[in-house]
This record gives sequence, C-alpha cells and structure tokens, in this order.
Amino acid sequence: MARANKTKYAILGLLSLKPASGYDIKKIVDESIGFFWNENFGHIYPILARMEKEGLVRKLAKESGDRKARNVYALTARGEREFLEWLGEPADVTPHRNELLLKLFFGRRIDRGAVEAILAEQRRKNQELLEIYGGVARHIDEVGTPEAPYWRFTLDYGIRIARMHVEWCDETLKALKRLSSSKKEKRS
Amino acid sequence: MARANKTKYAILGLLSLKPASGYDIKKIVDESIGFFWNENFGHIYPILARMEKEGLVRKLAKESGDRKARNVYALTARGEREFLEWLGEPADVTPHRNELLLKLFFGRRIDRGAVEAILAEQRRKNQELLEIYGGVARHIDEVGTPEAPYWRFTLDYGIRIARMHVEWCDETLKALKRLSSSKKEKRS
DNA sequence: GCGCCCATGTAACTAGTTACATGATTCA
DNA sequence: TGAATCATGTAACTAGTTACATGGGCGC
Repeated sequence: MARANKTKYAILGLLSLKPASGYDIKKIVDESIGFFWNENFGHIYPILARMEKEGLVRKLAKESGDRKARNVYALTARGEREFLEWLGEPADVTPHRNELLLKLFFGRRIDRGAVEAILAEQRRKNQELLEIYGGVARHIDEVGTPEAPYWRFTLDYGIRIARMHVEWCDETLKALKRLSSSKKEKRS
Repeated sequence: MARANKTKYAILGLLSLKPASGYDIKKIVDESIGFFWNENFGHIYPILARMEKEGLVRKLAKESGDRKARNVYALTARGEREFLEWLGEPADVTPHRNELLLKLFFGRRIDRGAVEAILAEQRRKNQELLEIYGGVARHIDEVGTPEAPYWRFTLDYGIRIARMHVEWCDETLKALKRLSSSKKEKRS
C-alpha cells in the first residue's frame, strides 16, 4: 500500500501549486518544507526527466526573456490524477530508524556522562528549533493564503515534536541521575 | 559528522551485547528495537561479510552440535572500538521526510473529508501503538537487567511520540472543523 | 575581473528493498 | 508427508547522496 519514490510525489505536489524548474523545486523544499523534507539536485533532475517521459509533467515553452536554459515544468492531467490518488491514501506510521534511540538503547555501554552529553545536545538543538518555529509561525499567520492553515498544521506538528523532545530529554536526564544515586546507595 | 551506514552500527551494537548470527540479528531487531529500527536479510548478510573482511567482527567456531551452517559472529577489539566511537558522538536531529506532513501540506488540494480520514487513521494507529507499548513497558519493568533502564527510555520516547500524535490529530481535526464553519459563516 | 547566485546535468557510489533459490530441522 | 521455522545467501533493482563539470548573468 505504501508507495516508494516519495520524491516523485513531493515534486508532483509542488508543481500542483505552481509550475517550477528543478532549481526552483530545490529552493522551495529548502525554504518551506525543509523542516520535514529534503531533496537534492542529483535526484530531482533525473526524476523530472523520467516523469516527463511518463507524461506526468510537461515542459512549458521558454519564457519570453529566454535568457537562459530554464526548464520550467507543469503538471499534466495525468500527473494531477496520480498526485491526487497518492494524496488520498493514508500515510505510513512507523517513522523508522531513529539513530538517537539506537544510541540510547546501547547507552549502558558508555559512561553516564557521555549519555548525558548526547541528551543535553539533543535538548539544546530542539530548543533552538522551537525558537525558529516561533518566527515561522508568525510569518505563516501573516500571509493568510488559503493554504496557510495547512502549513500551520505541519508547523504545529514540528513544534509539538520539538517540545516533546525537550521534555523527554529532561525526564530522561532526571531518570539517569536517579539511576546514579540508587547505585551509590547500594554501594554504601 | 553524521555517519552513514547505520546498519553497520546497529549490528555492531547488537553483537556487543552478545554474539549472534545474521538470522539472530534480524530477529532481535524485530523483537526488541522494531518500533524504531528495521533491517532485512538482503542487507545484513553482505554487510556482515564485509565487516568480517574489515576485521570488525569474527566468526566463532561452529557450536559443538555443528548441526547446521550457523555463522555466529562476535565483535573483535577493533569492532568494539569503532562501535564505542560512534556511540559517543551526538545523534542527528532532523528526522527527515515525514510523509504524513507532506500530505497535510498539500491538504487543501483534496476535500476536507479526505484530510480528516487521513488524520483519523493516523490517530487510530497511534492509539493502537500506545496499547502495545503498555504491555512492553510491563515486560521491561519485570526483567530488571542492567540494560532495562535504557530500554525503558527508548520506550518512553515511543510512548510520548504516540501520545503527541494522538493529541496533534485531535487538535488538527478540531481546527479543520473551525475552518469549515468559518467558511460557512462567510457564505451566509 | 572576481565572486556569488542562477541553472542544469552526469557519474560514481552507498544504502536499502524485494524477490528468489536452496536446503536442513522440527513437529503435528 | 507436509507445513512452519531455521538459516544463508545472491540478484536485480530503486532511492538517494556526493562530487564534479559547465556555463550564464549580475553587481561591486
């Protein structure tokens, strides 16, 4: 049920908002969905070419200026259909492969201080994210386009997850301290 | 700084707990860290072979029974060193590529009901996870091995994230309803 | 003229998935 | 005897990353 080639759907989605070049796509990804998505040129260009062959996207005529070899793509009807089909399907759960948890799972193999350092660093980074997100939220609320509520939902998700990280780090750090002290008590 | 080939470190970590075969590794992953990690045979076997060539793991002598071609691997000193080195480094933030958020970002392109269905399904699956985790928590608390606290930390993370999902789904569903009603008001 | 951003692309590689082939053991 | 599980592995593939090559346009 879950589909592979997520890059394809991300590109179809962005093109469904407005026509864009490969370069644009990369920029839009970085600037607007960068906190939960990434793409790179080495993948975007070949995939655009393939999608054109498959009739999902088409190259628009060069802009009047024609100043450069800018290949601007737009969705075709088939591309639109395929995008909407994917969009209506339920999304995967199971965000697999969490390296932080993998490290923590093996945490007993290093000294407590090292584990604490990892958690502290994680907490710091997420606190940082929270501050950035605050600014983004203000920005979204200002624009007020019809898409804005949906963008706001994704941002809320990001905020909640960062907050959850901070809280979990705090709790885990506390629990580690308790671990240490109960060890000491046993020794005495 | 962030290292690729996460499978390698997962395998080194598991072997650091006790020697195991490729088959064992797959089973351990599924049964104990399956909620945040996955591996498959087609990757495990080649990578074990490669690590043996690199001197990170070594094949133990066949067990006395010798009943079968079971290749049991153990860490070498070098493997141990490499594992600990990785373990001490801070973990990545940025859990990239969240398909749920990608869909939601484009949510305005489908009707409200379809978005609600996606969220409801997501909520349901996470509620389900929460129940499973409850059982796992009891299990961990019973065993009481020295590793148990660390395993408990990873599980707490899973619980928090599932809870966060449920809450966020609820809030987002509410917000969607508000969106609908404000549209209607404007129309009247 | 130099550095920076725009812009497209290819090549080489690594990681990871899926499907398949093979055969032993265990137990109902 | 036949299904389930144990056990190893290969082949073919897809996705995704990194590094590189190339060149135009713009502003200082």
